[in-house]
Amino acid sequence: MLDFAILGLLREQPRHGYELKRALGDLGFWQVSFGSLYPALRRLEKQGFIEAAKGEGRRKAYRVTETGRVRFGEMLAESGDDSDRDFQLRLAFLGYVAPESRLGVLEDRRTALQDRLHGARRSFRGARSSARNPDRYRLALMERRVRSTEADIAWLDELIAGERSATAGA
Amino acid sequence: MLDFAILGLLREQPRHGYELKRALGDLGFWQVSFGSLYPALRRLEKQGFIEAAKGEGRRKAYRVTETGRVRFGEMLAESGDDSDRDFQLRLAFLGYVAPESRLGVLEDRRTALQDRLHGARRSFRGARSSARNPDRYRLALMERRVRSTEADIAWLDELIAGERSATAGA
DNA sequence: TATACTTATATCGATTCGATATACCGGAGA
DNA sequence: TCTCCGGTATATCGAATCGATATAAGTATA
Repeated sequence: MLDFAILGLLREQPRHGYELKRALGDLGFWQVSFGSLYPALRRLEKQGFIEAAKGEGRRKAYRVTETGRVRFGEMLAESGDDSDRDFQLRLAFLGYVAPESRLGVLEDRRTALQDRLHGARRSFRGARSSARNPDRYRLALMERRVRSTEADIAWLDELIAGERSATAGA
Repeated sequence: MLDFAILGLLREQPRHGYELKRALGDLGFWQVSFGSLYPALRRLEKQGFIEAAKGEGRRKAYRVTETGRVRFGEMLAESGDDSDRDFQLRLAFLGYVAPESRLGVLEDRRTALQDRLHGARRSFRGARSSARNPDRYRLALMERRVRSTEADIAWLDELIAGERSATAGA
């Protein structure tokens, strides 16, 4: 997934390592470490997906190659992300997905969140009405999970609505 | 942190590996893998913090030793968790923290979230009013971050209020 | 009886993390 | 001017964690 993120960010403009870390961190959901980033850059370079152009001073600016662009497209098309981070990453690059496929990505995510919500509610209700009285802090954690999933679905629904009207308007 | 979680869960009752995975997963914020869990169990056993009692069939039930209990207490007292998972884990075991110290843990978390909120709002406002119009999906991600942080603070405030009244009532 | 799912422990390679090392650069203040 | 400090920048190390896979026993079901 880091490879995917790097390819996506470099697609927009050439960047060096430090800048990539900043750009990825700015997306808000992943503070990647240098211990992940630099090995990933060398990995991608060895595979021929990115190439280093000499930058100013110590900097090594990287850019995507044509095969890298293709690889990014493949990764974008591969579905099946259940983790939150994977979805957010995919969303950050949803602009590169064909417009007619975008709604499907969002709806798949909605289904996954709906499932999560059911599970979270079941746990919460189960714990709340349990014979052995559960720890108040664990109960709070379960409630948080329910609420944040609900909020996430609401947020996603706005995004879906926006997507539909954008598609209709086009 | 996995070590901490294991010690905390085993403190309540002896459990075998598979059961620990389930119990940890049931907390809702960490689906730990066997590739992390089993090495961790052996690590903890080698250090003398847990010991295996023979369970039924293939099962190897583990329980905390006395040194393990002490170790757990130390880890509980060590502060300085910025990651979400670390906080949730600590909260799951807050019942083991001395009542007079609990409020401090919650308030530290509140400060961290408040900082995060300011950062998230700055990014969001900055991107929204930027000259180069930002991708609508990235904007949505930023808005999500603002909202979910706000919701988290609201949830935490309820927990803090509950904590205060509990302390006052005692 | 065959099939398939759940329980249960375990290991492998690859990825990722957190800490640390190194060094250059620019600004603030003595 | 000198010195210290924080930000920039690349890099590496060991340890933790993940995801996939192997194995095998029990249990339900058709």
